[in-house]
Formats: sequence, structure tokens, C-alpha cells
Amino acid sequence: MTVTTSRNGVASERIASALRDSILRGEHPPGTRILQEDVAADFGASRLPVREAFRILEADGLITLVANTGAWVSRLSLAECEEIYQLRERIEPLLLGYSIQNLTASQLDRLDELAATMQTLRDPEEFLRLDREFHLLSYAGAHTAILGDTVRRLWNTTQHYRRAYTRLLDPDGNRIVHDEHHMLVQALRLRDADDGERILLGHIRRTRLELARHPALFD
Amino acid sequence: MTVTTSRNGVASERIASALRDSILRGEHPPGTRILQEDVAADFGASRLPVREAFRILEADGLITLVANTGAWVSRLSLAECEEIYQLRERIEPLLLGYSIQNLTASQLDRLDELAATMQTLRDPEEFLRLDREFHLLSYAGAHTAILGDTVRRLWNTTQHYRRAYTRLLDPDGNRIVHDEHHMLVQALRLRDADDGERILLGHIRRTRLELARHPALFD
DNA sequence: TTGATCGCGATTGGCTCCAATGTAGCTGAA
DNA sequence: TTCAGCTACATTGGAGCCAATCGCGATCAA
Repeated sequence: MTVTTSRNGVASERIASALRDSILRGEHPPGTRILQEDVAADFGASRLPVREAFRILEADGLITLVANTGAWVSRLSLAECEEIYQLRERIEPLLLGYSIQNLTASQLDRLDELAATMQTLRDPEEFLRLDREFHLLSYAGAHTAILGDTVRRLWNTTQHYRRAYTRLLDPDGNRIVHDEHHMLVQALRLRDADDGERILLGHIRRTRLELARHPALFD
Repeated sequence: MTVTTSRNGVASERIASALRDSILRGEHPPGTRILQEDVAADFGASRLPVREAFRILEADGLITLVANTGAWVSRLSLAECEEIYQLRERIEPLLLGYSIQNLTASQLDRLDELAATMQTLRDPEEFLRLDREFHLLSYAGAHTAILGDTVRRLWNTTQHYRRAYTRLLDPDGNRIVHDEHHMLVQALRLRDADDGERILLGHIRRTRLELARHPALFD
């Protein structure tokens, strides 16, 4: 399941959540302008909660606000994308270490199922949805607020580029990704933190290096 | 120099910036409630830009918003503080590696000066100001947006606890801190990234362990 | 034809008023 | 005395209106 639009909270948070999902689904590519009035009309609200939602998404790094001018879906330079992947190389193994001790049997089964399903998928958008669920679920055992939010923010910021990259992955690249999924789940099952962190680090590093080979995807 | 209230941007950003500084200066201890109307009156504005400023500070982790209820200066649990320090152990050496190549001679001189001044200071608030400047300046050579912002956010979130901790540091603890300052500047001067990262890592780790010995500072 | 300048329209920023919600204090009965 | 329920107030959330600002296009001169 994708992240559903939360019914909790006030309008600004609901709008931010829904807008975040639609940006992550690729409905607004990087560089697209977003008008307060359009969003307000979509949600049947006034512009005020939309302005607050924009502030939330700006802090998430998903949109860029310019005073008196407007809001645009954020673009990344290749350098910024590399920064994010270097950060993830440092942080995610730590988060996985927290998570690996507490994953339940049903969560591990679901991870297996996701890895198997992704192997046979043809649709890139469906792949991205499952990949996101795999990613979030593998960290679900870590009962951390700050660490988890930090990783989630970094992941979201690069979603557009993950999409573009996924669409041009050759069959061999796909095979590597699928192997990594299966190996990671196996390490999680064995509660082998060292092995899990090693596989994860390798995956992130490999992706970072491959993205660097496609500078045309960036500004 | 403290972080000055930016004159750039619109009211909500100016208010957020000024409020951030005053929280970091300790004028609103953790758990303090902040009313929209009070802030609006302080800045001669209506509540609207204040509401946007609150959203910005919430994303910074400095205040906590509860719908229909109010805003409070964030508190940290010991576990969250440990999370932050573990993150910093992973991230800051990376940031220092970027910075060490580009620090100018005048920046290095200022770092020397700061280290020496802090050694003779008696006033904790003045120490915190200089410590913050030292921290920011040592990373000034890193021309990174995302990495730098992430570290700045983590640093800000723990400022209250750094304050409380500084006030109860014994003379021996102070001596260690001062030694670390001087050693770090020396490594920076020699452009010795490995040594700089080692010293920085040791400093953060030591502080994390010492904070864990004072659980009474936290919730 | 090209460049700069002026003005208009589109869009965002901000204020005031009103509605909704949560909290605290009071009243009453067990 | 204590606890439950109710009422009133303080505070936040939201809508509409007006002002400020920016970008774009038209106009004019070189």
C-alpha cells in the first residue's frame, strides 16, 4: 500500500500529506510550478492551509519556495544527489542495526513476498511502490523517531531520480537489485546485523555510483 | 557573532529566524508553551505569519505543534538525544572531510582565537555562543547544502541539553574539551582529514557517553 | 531587428473577523 | 471529600478581502 492520505490532524497536515504523496507518485515532475489557488481548489479549502502545507513540504525538501514568486517542485543537482547517497551510506546501516532485532515473522514474510513480486514485475510505477514499501518495512523494527524521519526525508527527496533511473535500468542492473533484496531479507531473518549492514551499504554505494554515470538526469 | 535575525525574506521567515535564535539562547526552556498571539505582538504582525513560522520551527524540531491546542518548545528523551549523537558521529566526520580542504587562513586563525578564548571564559552563555561559532566555522569550508543543513538541525535540537551539560561540567571535563578544540584546529591547519575526523569522532562520542551519565537532564 | 522601459495582470503576502476546539473551573450528587 | 458532567473562556483553525510584489508582454527608440 502507498502512504494513504492521513485523516488525522488539521487541514494543513492533510493537504501536505496528500500533496507529498502525489509528488512522490510523479504527478508533479521536478521544476513544475505549484499554485496555491489550484491546490486550495483541489481540496476545497482556502489558500491559508495550503500556505502552511507548503511550509511543511519545503522543510521536507520536496518543494522550493521563493518569496512573492511561487512554489516549485524541487530539483536536485548531481552533487546534491551524491550528498544524499553518501549520507544514506552512513545512516541507514545504523538504522538497520536498530531494526533487525525487532522485525516480526509476518514482517519478514512480507519482505520475502515483496522481493519475489518485484522480480517478476514489468510496470516501473508498481515497482517503485513496492520498493518504497520494502524500504520502509525493513526499518519498521527500529523504534526511532529522529533517525527514521531523517532517512525518510532523504529517501523522498531522491524519489524522482529513482523513478527516472528505474526506467532506464538494463536487465542486468535489475538482476543485481533483485539479488540484493533477497540477500538482505535472508540476513534480516538470521538477525545477522553485520551481514545486513554490509549488503545495504553495498546496495546504496552501487546505486550512487550508477546515478553518477547518468548526469543527464540532473540539473 | 550570534546568528543575526535575517532581514531577507518575508515576515514568516524573519519571525522563524528570530524565534529560533531566542529559543537557542535559552529564553524559552524545553516544555515552555509559546502562544501565537504573544509572538505576533512581539513582532508587530498578525498571527498568520506566526503560524507559518511555527511550521518552519516544527520542521526544525525546535517546537512541537498539537492541533487545536498549541505549540511547545520541544523536549528530548535521553534515547532521542543518544540517537542524535549517534547520527552526528556518522555524519560530521564526513562533513569535516569536505570542509578541511577549503578553509581559508583567516578562518583557521579565527578558530585558533575561539579555542584560546573559550579556555579562559567563565560565563557559560558566552562559552555556548563561541562554541556554536566554532562548530559552524569548522564546517564553513564544506560547500554542501543538504549535509550542512542536516548537521545544523541536529545541533540545534540538542542546544538546550548542551547548555544544561555545560553548566555542570567539572574543571577536568573542561580541560578535555579545550584540548580537543586545539587538537582539531591543528589537524585542520595540516589538512589532515584522517586525524581531524578521528578527533571529532572522539569528541562527539565522549560527549554522548557523558550525557548518558546525566539522565536527570531529560524527560 | 534588437534592446530597454513601462505598465498591466497574475499571484503571493498579510490582516481582520468568525468558527471550532480544547481546557479549566465550577457545580452538583454520590 | 471526590469525581463526573457541564459551562464558559482562552486559544487555535479557517475564510474572504485587500495590499504588495513579481513577471511578462507591449511599446518605443536606436
